[in-house]
Amino acid sequence: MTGKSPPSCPMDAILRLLMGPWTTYILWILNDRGPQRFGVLKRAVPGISTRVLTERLRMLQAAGVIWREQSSTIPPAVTYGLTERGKELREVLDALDEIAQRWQREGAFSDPRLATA
Amino acid sequence: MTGKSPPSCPMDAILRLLMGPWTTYILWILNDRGPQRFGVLKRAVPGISTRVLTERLRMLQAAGVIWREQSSTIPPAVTYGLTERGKELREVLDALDEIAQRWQREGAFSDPRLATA
DNA sequence: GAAAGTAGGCACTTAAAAGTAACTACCATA
DNA sequence: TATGGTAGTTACTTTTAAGTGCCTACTTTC
Repeated sequence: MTGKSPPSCPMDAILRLLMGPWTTYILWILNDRGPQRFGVLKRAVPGISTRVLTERLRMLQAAGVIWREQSSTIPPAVTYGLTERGKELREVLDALDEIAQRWQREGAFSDPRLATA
Repeated sequence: MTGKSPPSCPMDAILRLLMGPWTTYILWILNDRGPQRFGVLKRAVPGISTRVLTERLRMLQAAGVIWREQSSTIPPAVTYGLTERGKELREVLDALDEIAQRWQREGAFSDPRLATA
């Protein structure tokens, strides 16, 4: 389990979905730049591996947060984009980002105990 | 790093803070039941170890999201509660919870690919 | 005829996070 | 005199997730 709280609570499920590294950032990009192809997405998220990117996209797709469209041309082209559900999350993420920026200005994250290990 | 996105972005910092297992659940309880002592909190979060609970509380305190009050009696009594910053998060978490509950009803989390490993 | 480009899958390794258990201090009560 | 209760800390082990590199298929371009 990654987003522990008492299992089988919906909050737990949504946190498990969103909490992995990169996940919200991927959503952020899809929201910001519109639907993107796999390769473009990978280049937009510097440092992520194909393995993790694929895994994240699969989970988001399984939850209906993004769609996946595959053209069977060769070489293949796969495009991902936000569904209605994905757009709902946007508001929450926006609100969180706003708080984060304010807290940053207030120095909330400068305590050494919060260091990146 | 736990909440990856490009480092040094405030969103990354706030995600690193909130994303660990149990973290949002701890905030939830403090919000719901008011300030609580360490032991009570531990019993309210079934399954968490003292080690992790302490670690989470320290991080939240370092970010100014909760306060810590220690009476130097014996045995000691330490109480934790939400600060103003903590209460700000509440709105975001409420919004997220609302979405989570609706998605649950819609079956968003029932895909086998989202299984708890 | 060789190489490149796309969207991954698969196996192996590594590193970070969490679990577990034992130990501290000090007093009050039985 | 032994026991329990509080809020941790520390060391050791295990689990889980992520990193890395290699492999595929098929066509188009050089």
